[in-house]
Amino acid sequence: MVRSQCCDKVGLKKGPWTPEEDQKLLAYVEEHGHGSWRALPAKAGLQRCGKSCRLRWTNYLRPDIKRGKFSLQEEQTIIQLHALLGNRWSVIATHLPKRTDNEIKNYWNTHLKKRLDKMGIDPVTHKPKADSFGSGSGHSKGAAHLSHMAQWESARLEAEARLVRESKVIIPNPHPNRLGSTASAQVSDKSSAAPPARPQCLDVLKAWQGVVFSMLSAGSSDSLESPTSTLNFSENELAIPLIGVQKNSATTLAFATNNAPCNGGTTAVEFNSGNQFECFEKLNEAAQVKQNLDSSVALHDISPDASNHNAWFDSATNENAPMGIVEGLSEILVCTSQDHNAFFAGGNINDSCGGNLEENGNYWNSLLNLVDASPTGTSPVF
DNA sequence: AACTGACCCAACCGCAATGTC
DNA sequence: AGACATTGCGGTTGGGTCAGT
Repeated sequence: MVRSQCCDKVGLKKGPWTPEEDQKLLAYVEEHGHGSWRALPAKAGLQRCGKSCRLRWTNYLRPDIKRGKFSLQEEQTIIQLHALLGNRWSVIATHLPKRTDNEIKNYWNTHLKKRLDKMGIDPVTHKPKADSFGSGSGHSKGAAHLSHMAQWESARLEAEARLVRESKVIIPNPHPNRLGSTASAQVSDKSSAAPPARPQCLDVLKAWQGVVFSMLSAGSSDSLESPTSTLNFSENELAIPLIGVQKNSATTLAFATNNAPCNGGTTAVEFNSGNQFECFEKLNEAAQVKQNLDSSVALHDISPDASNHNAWFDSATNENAPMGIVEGLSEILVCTSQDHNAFFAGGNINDSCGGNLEENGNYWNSLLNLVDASPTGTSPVF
């Protein structure tokens, strides 16, 4: 394929945008929408390539962009999502309203990455640099469970991000005029429009931390809540839960049996107890999360058979659901690997299961507390 | 005041994915 | 089905700014 030469044409300007150029682009997009970015520069009277215009609009001129310092909450969100998603900035950006992927990426590279690095945490793996966790002969079952959880959350967050990007999500909007800007409303491009209401996916992060806290408080596996979003799989009331879910979970992701606003031939994924749905045209997309889970679990657990495309999976939280990830997590937390892991710096390091419970329980909290304690980069640990 | 190096971030580059004909 | 166009995305760069000497 021959690469587009749009930005290589002689006479096209590169480099920083002038206020005049910004004004031209802004005025044009507000009046006409951008339509084809390739054709836009000529129509708008700009000596720029379409790609440059798109970038400028997306990262700077869009009316729904928030600029300035990142809040503590935003920092936490970035760190947590990065731990789950890696460098998938566009996905992360969908969970940070009004922030662009470029801005988040820059902030990560210039601030957060260095901060974690100084703390002795590998900003790529979010593990301590000298970590032996999950490596060598000591690879524990608990580590595998944790890895599965991360993969599951990663897949789920990506699905939600896609949902946001594609504006497929059906969200009861309590603030129909929230966007306010007619300019943004006129923009036809999905990537340019103001994002819909913030997905509630971050509940999973809260839940993750919350359950850790509650577990530490309760000290009993009987009182476990889901550490992650819940996922129930039941078909025609014949529930074969893939992942056990305890009551009071904060976020649910389920394959619903009914009342989901999807057409036949699609598979609905319900988020947050029915507040949001995404319709997967491809079953394998809906099943993607499954594929990130333990291979020992059969795929048919979540796949409606061909004769029953609308066989939704029950979204109801099941108090009696068997243990799955919850079990895995509790196992990790209650009796995890024997590896001493300095990463869980907030915990009391000892060889007992209880000690490791506390260590693991402080996974996020330790990390975030350290970061929180040093918004200007001066952490107690360095 | 001048120089230097670190830092920051807007913008660019190029690959991949997706759309269109 | 395949070629081409367009868009999305993540990595990288380069120039402006600031702090330290």
